[in-house]
This record gives sequence, structure tokens and C-alpha cells, in this order.
Amino acid sequence: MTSQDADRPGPAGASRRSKITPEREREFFDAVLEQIRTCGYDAVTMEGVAASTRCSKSTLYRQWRTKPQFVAAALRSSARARFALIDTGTLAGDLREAARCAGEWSPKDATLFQALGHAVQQDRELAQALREALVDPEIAALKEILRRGVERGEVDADNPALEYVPAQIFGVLRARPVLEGCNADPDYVLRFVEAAVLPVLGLE
Amino acid sequence: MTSQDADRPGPAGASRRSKITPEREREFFDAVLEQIRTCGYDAVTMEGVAASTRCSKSTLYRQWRTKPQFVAAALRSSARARFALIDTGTLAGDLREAARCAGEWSPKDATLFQALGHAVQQDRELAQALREALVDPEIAALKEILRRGVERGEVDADNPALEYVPAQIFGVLRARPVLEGCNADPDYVLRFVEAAVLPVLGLE
DNA sequence: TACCGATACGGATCCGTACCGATACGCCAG
DNA sequence: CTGGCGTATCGGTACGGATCCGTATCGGTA
Repeated sequence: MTSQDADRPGPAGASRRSKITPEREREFFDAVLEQIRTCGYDAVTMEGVAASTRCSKSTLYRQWRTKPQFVAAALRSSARARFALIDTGTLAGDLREAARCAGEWSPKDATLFQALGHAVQQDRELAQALREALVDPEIAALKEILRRGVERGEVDADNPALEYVPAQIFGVLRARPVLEGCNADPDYVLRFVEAAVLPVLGLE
Repeated sequence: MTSQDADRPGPAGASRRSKITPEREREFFDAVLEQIRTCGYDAVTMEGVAASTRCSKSTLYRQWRTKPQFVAAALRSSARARFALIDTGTLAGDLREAARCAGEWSPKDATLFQALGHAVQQDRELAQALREALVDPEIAALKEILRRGVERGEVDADNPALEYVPAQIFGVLRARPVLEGCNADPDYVLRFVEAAVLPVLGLE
């Protein structure tokens, strides 16, 4: 997945010879995502990104036609699946590890969710990019963790709580800032999983 | 903050004798909250609110000095405690009722939370107003519901899940838009409560 | 007579485009 | 394979248009 002009909306799709290296592109993407986290989506301007990366607005507008497309590209380039690496051998162990993992990226990704949460309601492409990059991979990995647990017989396949485990994990990440005014941390999510998730699955 | 007519929620302008009736004030507050829901906090302008309510910017600036103060006043005037009215006699019944209630108001309040979620990270007064108006009363009512359940012996007082029930309820409201792209509805929250909350409390 | 609504104002910011040299890439002659 | 040329893209800047800020002014009115 080297960043050739594969998904870059170039003019007429002709043979672009962009001088922007992948490293340079990452600077743009990191800058805009960071500004979104700190200032909010609406407050981010092409001018601001251009200034902070010492490029010209022309460059940004040449590569990405609009701000939503620019942000969507930044999100897609940041796609990861952290939960996918988890495999401790037991469902309880996997869920605890997921809790630690979720708590760790909370300050970065949860803030991004919060900052983009309203914008995605008005821009379809942005919403799709956010889900493809940060939501769907993690949900899929979480479902895989649960599937393995069912396969090992650690939890009944018809346990109705299975369906809501992703909602519980994501929910607590997004609830704590509202309830307590601070982001979730690994310890908090871990205690939540042990107090509310594991018991309802009949673990420990 | 020294307001003479502390009886009714008057303007913050202290020693003025405003001609703005409480009904008129509600129009301002409803308008700004509605615009926040639909356009997002950042996109709301004093000009827009003035235009949509056919008042002048001068009036808004006279009564509330800044946008955050204006929005904070609107939030405070909209304070409610819907969960406080719940008392079915059983903890399970109360939680089901709370789920139905939460799902019902989700489209309005959850949208407001989402739209304000980032702004409150940058404005202390706004954050405090949001919590005083929409968070703390509901949390307190929810804790009261749980306390009654403990008192009736329906759940052990040292059940570690008790602490996270508010986080579960609020969390699922904020998680569904991200996970499934649609707001939570009464049926969804009710099924969540029955599948994930009641079992961990040892109910039904 | 103090406040309301309307309007005008200067300042500020950002949009999206256009223009400008300078640079580094792609291509081809040698 | 190598060197050099043509040129597209780069960063920088300027531009008109648009929007909003926060204030000031004014006539009307309860």
C-alpha cells in the first residue's frame, strides 16, 4: 500500500508526477489530524494546515479538492487494527488486553472521535472513512476475539451479551469524558471490563 | 454572576430591567440549542441566532456577553432530571424504564452531547453548564434508583458493577452512532440493558 | 427613558483561485 | 549509462468574495 496516486483524486487521473513524498504526505496527514484533535474539525482550516506544515494552500488544494476529502484521506492513511494483534489464549485475557489497549489509545483516538463526531453526520465520505479506518477494523477484531472464545467453549454462543460487547467497550470510552471530565485510561477500562463485561459473559 | 431576580432564570446582565419576557428568552435558548444540534457548536453564530429569532445581535450581546456564556445559559435553562421521575418499585423495572426514557430522548440530547462534546473541552463554564444541566441530575437520579435497589436487597451493595451502570447507559447512547451510524432508540437501549446491565446485577 | 430591533461599520479570518520564480523530476539524446 | 533539457509541481503570495465578530448608532415603543 505504498502511497502512489492510487487513491489520490488527481486532475483527470492522468499521470501525475507529484513531488510529494510519502513522508511529506504523512506530515500533512499528521498535522491535520492533530489540529482536529486540538481545535475541532470545524476550526481546522486549510490555511492552518498549510502554515503548520510550511506548504502552500495551492498544494493542498491540488492534491485534495476539499477539506472533507483531505481529512478522509488522512483518516484512511491512519487505518489500523490494534485489537487484531491480541491473542492471549483465553477470552478473559483477550478482553483484558483489549481494555488496556483501548485505554491507551483513548487520548488520541477518542479525542478524534469526539472532534469528528458531528462532522461525520453531515459528510458521508468522511463518515465512511472514519469507520473504515478506525471503527470497522477494531469491531471486526473484537468479534474475532469473541468468536474464538465461543469456539473454545468459554462462553455460550447464544449469550445475548455477546452482541453488545463492542458497544460496551466503545461506550465506556466515550462516556467517561462526559461523566467525569477526563479521558478513559487503561486502568479505568480494565476495571470496567472486569466489573461489567467479564461477569455478564460468565468469566472469572 | 450576581443576579437580582434570582427567582426566575433572568439574564446575566444584573442590574438591567430587561423587556425580554421568559417566553422570549426561551425562543432564544431553543433556537441556539437547535442550531447547535443541526450545525454543530462552532458553526453557530450570534448572527444566525439573531436572524432566526428576529432579534438583533445587540440584544444578544447585551444579555450575554459571549457565545459560550449564551450557550451555557441556554443549557442551564433546559436542565431536567428525567430519570428522577422513575420509580416502578423494582430495580429491574426502573432500569428498563430508564432505558426506554434514555432511548426516547437520545435524538435530542445525544445529538447535543455530540455537538458540544469538543467545545466543552475548551471552555470550563460551558462544560460545567452541560454537566449541571444534563449530566449530573440524571446521574444522581440513576444512583438513587440503584440505591433503592440495594436498599430493597435486590442487588449486593458491594457489586462492583454498580459503579459502572451510569457509564453503561450513557456509553451505549454515545456508542451506537459510531458503531452503527444511527442514534440509539428505546428498543435498542432496552435490549442492551436486558442483555448486559441486568444480568451483571443478578437481575432476571 | 431605557430597552428593543434594525442597520452600518471596521476588523479579522478563511475560502478557493491565480500568478510567480525556483526546483526537481521524467525523458531522451548522446 | 549518463547528462541535460523541458516542464510540471513546488512554496510563497496576492487577490476578491464571503462571513462573522463586537460595537455603535438610530428610531420606535412600552
